[in-house]
Amino acid sequence: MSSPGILRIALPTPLRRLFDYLPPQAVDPKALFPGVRVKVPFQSRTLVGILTEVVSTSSISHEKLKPALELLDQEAILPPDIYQLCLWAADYYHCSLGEVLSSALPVLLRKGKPAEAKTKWPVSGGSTEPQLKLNDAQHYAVNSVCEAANQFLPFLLDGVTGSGKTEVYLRSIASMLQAGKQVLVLVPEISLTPQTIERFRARFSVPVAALHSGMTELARLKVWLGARANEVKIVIGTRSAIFTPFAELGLIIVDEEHDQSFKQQDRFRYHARDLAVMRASILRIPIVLGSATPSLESLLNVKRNRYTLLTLPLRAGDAKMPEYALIDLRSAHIEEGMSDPLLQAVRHHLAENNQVMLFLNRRGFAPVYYCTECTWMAGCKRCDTRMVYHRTTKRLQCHHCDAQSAIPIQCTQCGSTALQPVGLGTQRLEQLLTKQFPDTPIIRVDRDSTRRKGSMQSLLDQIHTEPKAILLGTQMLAKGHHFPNVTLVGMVEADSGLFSADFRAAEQMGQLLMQVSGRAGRAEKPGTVMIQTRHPDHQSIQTLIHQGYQPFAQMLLTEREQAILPPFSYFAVFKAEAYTEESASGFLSMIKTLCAVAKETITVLGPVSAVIAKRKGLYCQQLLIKSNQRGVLQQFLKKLLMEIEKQPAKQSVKWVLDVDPVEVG
DNA sequence: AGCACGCCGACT
DNA sequence: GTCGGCGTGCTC
Repeated sequence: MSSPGILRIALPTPLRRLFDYLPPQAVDPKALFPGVRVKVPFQSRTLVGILTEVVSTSSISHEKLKPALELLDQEAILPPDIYQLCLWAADYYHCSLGEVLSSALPVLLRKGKPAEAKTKWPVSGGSTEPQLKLNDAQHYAVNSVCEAANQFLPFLLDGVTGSGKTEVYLRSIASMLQAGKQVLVLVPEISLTPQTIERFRARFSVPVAALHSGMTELARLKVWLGARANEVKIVIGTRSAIFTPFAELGLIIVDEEHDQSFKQQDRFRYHARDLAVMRASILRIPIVLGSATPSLESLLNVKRNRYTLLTLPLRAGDAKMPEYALIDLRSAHIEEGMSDPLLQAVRHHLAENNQVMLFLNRRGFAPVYYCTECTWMAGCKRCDTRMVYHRTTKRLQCHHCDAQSAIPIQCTQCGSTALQPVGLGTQRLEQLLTKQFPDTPIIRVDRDSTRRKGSMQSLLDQIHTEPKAILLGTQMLAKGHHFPNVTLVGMVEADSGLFSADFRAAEQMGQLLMQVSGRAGRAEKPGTVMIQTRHPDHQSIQTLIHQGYQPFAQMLLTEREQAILPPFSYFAVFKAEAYTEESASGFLSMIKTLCAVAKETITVLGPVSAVIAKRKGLYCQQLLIKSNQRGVLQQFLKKLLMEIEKQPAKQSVKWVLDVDPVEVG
């Protein structure tokens, strides 16, 4: 059954295997080499795949082989470093190579459009910003990065807000540009603002392009091609920008490296920060991971001498560290979630013509709608969640599916009309503040108030024009924005991170708290941070506010080490959903049984209900697979998946494997 | 994941 | 009588 030139093709399907095809008619066999896109018939549709190999024999009988329809490229669509990165990622995340390669391409190329587009790249400013003098720490950091040119060297740049982290990025980039190199900057989804791009454009007289989900597909394709052609010199993008091809990539920067939005949460569940390190290693170039609140993963890599730590202390004379105050919610008088001391402080800071910022990580009016007679609560019909009371839309909403309903006036259980919204969301806080401060502009920033296109920008404009105002919002407000007039930051509710099922909750709480604190008191105005808590003596909060993030993080690292939790061990989670709890957990139990052969090196926990036990009518269960060695886990999962796929398919169960999950109950 | 095939309820 | 619901089977 030997025949010359069978095409082994990676297709965008979750099936973890390659598919063999005969060459398309009337195509020179010499034009068929690995890396080109090929259009093929796949059951009843046509797909665009990538040729991985030309082989002489196939395990599929010759009659079953279909000829490919069309050759789409004259050269490999992906440069070798990205192809290699994709091979690694498909292996590490146990995702089909076709799906990985496909997600590395702009959507238009996935659809088979030709890889060409004429673009003129305008150069805007260039060296307009005054060149500030660097302090010693910044100097050292810039020099270290520049000296690492053309070698794989990962740096963790640890610097609080106002320590001049961005200036270190800019100088390092300048040096790379000088050497004829290109630079990739990854930022979290939420912080890629027009201001960020403008800052780079103003500084460099080279084409700078953004890459994010808000752009049209054609615009994204143009940037992708521009970078590949070495026309675009700097790309600033979110997660998926890690797959941008470059002709001369010299440096990767991952800003806010601790941010969870770098982890993709569906299909191909990669972590862009981790892929960035791998890409830098493949290309033998330096990489800078920057954060004021580094992830424990990165801090451990520093401890193990895998990353070089560059610390930027606060610059003397610049913004000072804020003053912290804890408000004990158990003893304070509270109205609608706001304690008297916090309200007084708000009043005081407004009187001084400053802005105040209040954080509450819960949108809507109230998280619970409750019957005071029989304790019934409005729940979502399809999810195991409470319906959230929304005052602006006068409806109940489920935040986990698209369900909405009118607000019932009568309890569905006992018929009573004594129904009440209970608990605090941003809308309720806004209502209280409007009552308390009728003459002060109150600007609410959350997903509901920024849903319309451009509404975020108009809210930000308003914040920058009103000298005194109350800014109120969810963590959307904490990330990526600079509000120089804010002198008081209030964390309305800090406790959710202290006692959570997720082992990363404390780390995230600390990162958010520090991020939020960084918003207070910039330049000449000193800042105050007030934290409302029912646990003012909790060690996490105490360490955080008295000693800062570093000791806090070291404390958490010690805890993780003792409990053998990541980053001291490695996790993967099987997530299953089905119409009954039994079929979801049954499927996972089957996997658990298969795991028994490796009980020396692999620990299995579960199956248990996911944090949201039921979503969109499906019961969600998960099974945690844990090992002390990354390689052991990876090899084991590979064998395990082969076993699972041998089992008769259970169509009623949808399942995924998440390697290095960011949310674990 | 899609998408077709296949066998049972409410409609012009 | 059909239109279409989604259960299950397959993709070179």
